[in-house]
Amino acid sequence: MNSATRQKIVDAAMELFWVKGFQSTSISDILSRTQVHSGSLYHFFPGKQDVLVAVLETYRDEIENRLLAYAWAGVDDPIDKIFALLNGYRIGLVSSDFMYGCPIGNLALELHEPDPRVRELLDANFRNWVGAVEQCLVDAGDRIPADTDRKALAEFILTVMEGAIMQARTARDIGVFDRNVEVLRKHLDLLMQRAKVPN
Amino acid sequence: MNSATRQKIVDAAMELFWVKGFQSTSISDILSRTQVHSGSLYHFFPGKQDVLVAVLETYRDEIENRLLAYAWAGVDDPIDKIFALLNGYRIGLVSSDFMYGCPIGNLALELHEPDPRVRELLDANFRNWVGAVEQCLVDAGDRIPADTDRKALAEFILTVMEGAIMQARTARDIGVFDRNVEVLRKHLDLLMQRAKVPN
DNA sequence: TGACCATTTGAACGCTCACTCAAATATTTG
DNA sequence: CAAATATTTGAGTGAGCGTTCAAATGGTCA
Repeated sequence: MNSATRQKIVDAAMELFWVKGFQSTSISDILSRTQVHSGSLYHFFPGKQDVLVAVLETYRDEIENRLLAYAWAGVDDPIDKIFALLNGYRIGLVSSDFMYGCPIGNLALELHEPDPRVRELLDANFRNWVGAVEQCLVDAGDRIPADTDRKALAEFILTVMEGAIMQARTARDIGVFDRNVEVLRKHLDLLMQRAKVPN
Repeated sequence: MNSATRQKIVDAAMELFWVKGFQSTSISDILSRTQVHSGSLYHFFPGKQDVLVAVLETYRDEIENRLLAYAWAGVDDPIDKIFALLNGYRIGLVSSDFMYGCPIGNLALELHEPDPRVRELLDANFRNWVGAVEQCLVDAGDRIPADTDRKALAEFILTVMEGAIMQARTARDIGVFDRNVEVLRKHLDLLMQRAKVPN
C-alpha cells in the first residue's frame, strides 16, 4: 500500500501545496516533479483531494520528526522551546524570501468549503501544535500563575505565529514578525512576573 | 468611468471573493450574480486580477464607512473600541456559520505569488487597520505605559484577530476565538495595571 | 513456466475557465 | 438632428484542468 511512488507523490505535493497552495498546484505539476504518470497517481489516489488528505495526514503524524525535533534541538527550557518553535518559522520565512509560511494556516484560509475530512485534518494539525505548546506551558510549572489557562494560552501562541506570518509575508518584512514575537514575550514576562509576586 | 455596472461587479466580487476566495470564484459566478454579460465586464476590467484590485481598493478606501462606523457605533472609549472591532468579526463568524472571516486575511494567504499591485493593496489594507487600532492606543494615553510601542501593539492586535478567526473557522467553534480575545484582554489589563503602578 | 495481481504507461476525454470580438444599442455631445 | 463615443450583447475560442482507461509491464508464487 505504501509504495515508493505513493510516497514520492505525497512528498512533492507537500512541497507544492506549501509553496503554491492547493488550487494553484495542478496534478500535472505533481506529475512532472515526480516523473510519475497520471495513471500511477490515480492508481494510489481516487482524486486530487485524496492527495491533500494524505499530505495532511503526514503533517499530523510527523509533527515530532519533521517540526519539533528540528526546532527544539538543544533546547530544554519549556519557555525557550516556545520561542525556538516560533524562530523555526522565522527562519523558514527569511531563508525562503517569504515563500514558506505555515502550510496548515495557508490551507486553512485557502479552502473555504473544505471536504469534511480535510477540515478535520486541518483542525487535528492545529490541535497537535497547540498540544505541544500546551505541554511546554505545563512543564513551566509555577513559573506561570496557577490560574492561567494553559490550553488557551497555547492557542493564543498559535494565533500569534499565524498572524505574524501572515503580516510578514504580506509586507515582505520580517520586522512585523519580530515585533509580534516581542509583544508575546512581554506578555509571558508579565505573567511570569506576576507568578513570582502574586498580587 | 464609475458606472453602475462597474460598481455592481465590484460589489458582487467583494462578496464572492470573501465567501469563496479569489480562485474559486469564476468570472461567470460574477456575471450570473450581477446579470452582466462578459463583454461588459471586460469593458471595465482588463482581466480578473483587475477586478480583485478594484475590490481591494474599495476595502482600503471604505474602511471607515463599511467597517469602523459599524463596529464603533455608540462606543467612545478607545480600549472598548478595540474589543468592539474584534466583536464585529465575531458577529460575522457566528451569524454566517463561520463563512465570513477576514476578507483581507483570506486573500493574503490564498495568493502565494500575487501581482505586485495586489500585494501592496493587501499590505495597505493591513496598515489601515493597524493605523485605526494604533490611534485607539494613542487615545488611551497614559492608561498604557509610556514605553509601550503603540504600533507594535496594534499589529499584535491584528495578529490576534487573524489568528483567532483562522482557528475558529477551522474548528467551527467560536470558543477558541473568545479564548484568544480573553488572553489579549488579559495582556492589556496587565499593561494598564502596570501603567497605574509603575514598577 | 504460467497464472495472477499490482503497477505503469500515456493518449484521450469532457468540461470549465478566462478571455475575445464584431455587431447592436444606448448615451453624450456639438 | 447627426455624429461620435460608451456600453451591452452573447456566441465563440483556445488552453488547461482533473480524470479515465485499455493495454503493457513487472513482480510473486504455485
